[in-house]
Amino acid sequence: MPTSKQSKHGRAATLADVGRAAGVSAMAASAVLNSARTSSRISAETRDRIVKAAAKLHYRPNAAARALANRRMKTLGVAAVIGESGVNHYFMEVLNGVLAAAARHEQNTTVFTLHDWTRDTVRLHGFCDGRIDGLILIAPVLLPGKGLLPTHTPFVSIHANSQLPHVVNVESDEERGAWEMVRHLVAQGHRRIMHLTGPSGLLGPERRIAGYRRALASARIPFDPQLLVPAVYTAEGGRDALRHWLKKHAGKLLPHAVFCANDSIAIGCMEALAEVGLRVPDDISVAGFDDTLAARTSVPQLATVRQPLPAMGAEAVELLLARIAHQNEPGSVIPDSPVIFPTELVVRASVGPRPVVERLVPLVR
Amino acid sequence: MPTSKQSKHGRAATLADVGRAAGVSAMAASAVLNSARTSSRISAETRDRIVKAAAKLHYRPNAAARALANRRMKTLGVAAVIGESGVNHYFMEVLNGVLAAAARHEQNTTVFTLHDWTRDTVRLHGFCDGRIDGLILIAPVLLPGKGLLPTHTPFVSIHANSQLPHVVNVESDEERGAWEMVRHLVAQGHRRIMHLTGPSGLLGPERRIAGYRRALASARIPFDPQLLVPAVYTAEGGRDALRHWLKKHAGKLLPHAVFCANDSIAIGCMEALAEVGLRVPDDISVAGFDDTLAARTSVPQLATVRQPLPAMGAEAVELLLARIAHQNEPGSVIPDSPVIFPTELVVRASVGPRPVVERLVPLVR
DNA sequence: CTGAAAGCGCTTACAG
DNA sequence: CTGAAAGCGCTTACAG
Repeated sequence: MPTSKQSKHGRAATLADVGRAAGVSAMAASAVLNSARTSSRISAETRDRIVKAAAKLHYRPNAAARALANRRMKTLGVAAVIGESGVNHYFMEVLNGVLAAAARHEQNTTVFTLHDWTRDTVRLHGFCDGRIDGLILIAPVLLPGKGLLPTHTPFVSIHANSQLPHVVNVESDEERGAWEMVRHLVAQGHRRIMHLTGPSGLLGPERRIAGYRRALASARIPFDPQLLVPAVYTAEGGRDALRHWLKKHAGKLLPHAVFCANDSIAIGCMEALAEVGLRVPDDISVAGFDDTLAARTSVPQLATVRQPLPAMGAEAVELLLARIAHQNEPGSVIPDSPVIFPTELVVRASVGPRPVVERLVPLVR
Repeated sequence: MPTSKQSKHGRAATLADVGRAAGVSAMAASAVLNSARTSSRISAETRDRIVKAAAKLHYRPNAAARALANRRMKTLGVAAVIGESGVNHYFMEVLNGVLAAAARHEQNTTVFTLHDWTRDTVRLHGFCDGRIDGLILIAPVLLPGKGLLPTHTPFVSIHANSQLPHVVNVESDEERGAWEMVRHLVAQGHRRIMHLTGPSGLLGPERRIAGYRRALASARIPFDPQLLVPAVYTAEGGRDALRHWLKKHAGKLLPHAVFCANDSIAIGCMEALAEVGLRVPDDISVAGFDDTLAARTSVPQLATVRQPLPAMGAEAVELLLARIAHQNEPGSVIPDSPVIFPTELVVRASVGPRPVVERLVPLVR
């Protein structure tokens, strides 16, 4: 009887099946099983029959059918670029917060991965096809332009690298965070402070540079363009940028400290320093930005500027759900000014006092 | 005219709208826009009209409606436990592979997070409601029992901690990986080798213990139960377990090396050693398992046993898609024997030669 | 308190 | 080569 077995197990039970088994309509079954508010309409005895029938048939509501009828998927999308070369700590911390908050609201989360924001912008439209109710953009790099983002779908961004119309952005006070860290470095006696920045032209890196320069200025340390070095936002990026700089400046005075635009860059920076025998923080201090897991597990542990990444992810979920709900109540207005989280200076062992004797950049081939 | 604007922008265009605009039926529009094989039925001229109309109306197929008609969501689910306390490196590496492979097959990925496998087992059923076509279980801890997993939905597991009926498991040769690492430690002269194991009773930890014991046996090193210490699979777990052990064995002989059941435990172990002033690898060698980012970014870098986690995630996607396709061809058989990846010994600085002089466990309060 | 009808937007046979 | 019909499984008004 493989065929009969097939027909028995081949299809999940529907509301109609449950209704039939309980001797009521599919609609009554729907009211009892899937709808919270109308369930009081059904008599207790009927309810009971329906619930028992559903249990016996292992009834599961079909999400697609429900979404089609409701125009609501109970699913949030997250779009982000994740590099091929392994894990992106920043993304994972944010995602953690998103997943937890979505779960609290009984929302599912679908992750869309992009290779490149500018190249894959069209793919964003493909995501907004009814399978998600709204979309969270993580650190988007989108050039302003009309028709960029689909209408019909609410958006929230985290760390947007440009102003996005009709999109609320969740960000942190990066300028102040950078300022506090550089002020801390100055307080440790450092004066020749390098800044390994992120890719130029993006909002985030610019804000960190602004904080860096403000702190230098208030300490009356002249800004030296030689000490502002751009790097890709990864450990490899930090390592390569610093290696290159050290090679180019061999024999010159070593900076007292390096303030890196994120933790990954700082990790790579420490690798490059270790390669040429420089000790952190004895010979040179290093600081990061983000306070990801990498900062806590590196040796020495990395002084950094904490952004509450999981909390920011969670906030994005809250904002997105508010906007989704708002779609159904036209006329009301919903604010779209950015939500700004405070940063926090995290002092750890990778920053020490300025060395008594000036170091030189080692000569290595 | 806010109302008219509302009705104009308030709803996305449907196939019927496109058909109307192009002067054809919705079905013709469907054939041209959404169906690959029947599109040749339409004349080139009609095609063109339809495509243009769709572009003008910004037509996007509705995923829910399509899923309902097709019984296919083009979405894969991933279920995993992710602790509240930040990021789980193991999960993130696997997820990376899953996301990339799913994207290659134009599948979306929905992440379901559980707090606890045994407590949240019922929630798995809730996920299998037509919104995903199949589900990947990451490191599931499920007690055998009938009715555990929903029928109607194909499953693939990665690192399943128990035998799951009708579920293909993707695993690595953990016993051999552990054996190779301990053999390497022995080759470095170590004889008193501690093993910080994962939670007892699970398949993965048991296999690593088996490899550990086999390597000891072949080196004629007697097994010492005192050196087999269970730990939770996190950095905190490793730190706490080792702290406790060191306190209990103060003044006794220090082990020459610690083989940890995963990288996170090893990181925690190194923290606990650093706290009492023991240097890695000068005083004691430490090795991990997995080769996650933590192993590459720790200082000293962590010797470990690489499991190709992203590749394993990708393989799970391939297996799952095969099983989903297979659902529609009853009668054919699909194998469900596990897929076993090789492990690879990764030698790094955290393992050094056995110290010349025996160390004692420091006395600290 | 309960049911019959219509519809969400798509696709898959079936007719022409 | 093209269209009218029926159906996927659910929900939301509308009748009784």
